[in-house]
Amino acid sequence: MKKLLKIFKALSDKNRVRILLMLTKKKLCVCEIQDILGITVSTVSKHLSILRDVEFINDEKDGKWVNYSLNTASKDIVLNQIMLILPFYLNDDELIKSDFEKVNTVCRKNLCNI
Amino acid sequence: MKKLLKIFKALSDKNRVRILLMLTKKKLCVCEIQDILGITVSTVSKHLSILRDVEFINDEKDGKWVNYSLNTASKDIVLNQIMLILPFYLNDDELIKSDFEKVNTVCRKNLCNI
DNA sequence: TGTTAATTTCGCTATTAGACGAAATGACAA
DNA sequence: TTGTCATTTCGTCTAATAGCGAAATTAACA
Repeated sequence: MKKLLKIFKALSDKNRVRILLMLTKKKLCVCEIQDILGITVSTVSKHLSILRDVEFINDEKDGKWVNYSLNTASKDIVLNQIMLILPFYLNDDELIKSDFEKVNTVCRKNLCNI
Repeated sequence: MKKLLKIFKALSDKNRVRILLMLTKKKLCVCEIQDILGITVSTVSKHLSILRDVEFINDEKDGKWVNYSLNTASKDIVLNQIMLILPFYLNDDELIKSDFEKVNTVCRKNLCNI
């Protein structure tokens, strides 16, 4: 029950749902997600830790970046069903479509002054 | 998106999940649900209005009582999938099993001094 | 019509959650 | 090793939410 409630709480925030949908397109680092959501890095990091806590996403070190990706190996039935339904449900959402466009053009190299 | 977030918010409270599971067994009035949850009637009523708002449940007048039941006619894919998954997921939860026993023995006639 | 009983709404309090900026951490590069 | 940059953690503020009791509402019935 506790786990289930954590899953639903994780899903009950707009920015966290947006992050999950973005990650269906490709792996992203914190600063890329921040650029798309338009909120501070610390807040993004908090959201990511909540999503990671319920095993919706995985993190993976890549130099000084941390890449986040969907956890596609979960055995949790709720997690899996929801990740099947979400894209279907939000296909036509204007905000999500706009996020998808940004995901395609977001460039870590421009964001971070390398 | 707004609707989806409302659905997940509705599901992110323990007592509301308990109510949904109880209603898989039979229709219940507010005072019966109150007796099982052990919280005040006004709080139960609030939870029910939240569940009704996202169309998880229906209300139906029956004399001076209001019977609440699951809405099995929803076309919302998230709602339907979740109601399929919930019982499966919480089958073995001790609290839910205890609620189920109480649902079987709860008696409106004893609760309300008729 | 007036009373009683079930339910809902209202006002309040305590806790939780999201947001921010600043400070701390960790990893690469000079 | 020292500096830089991405990320995380911490402290604080504000908004939202679950809980309660009391008042309002609604429906049956005397």
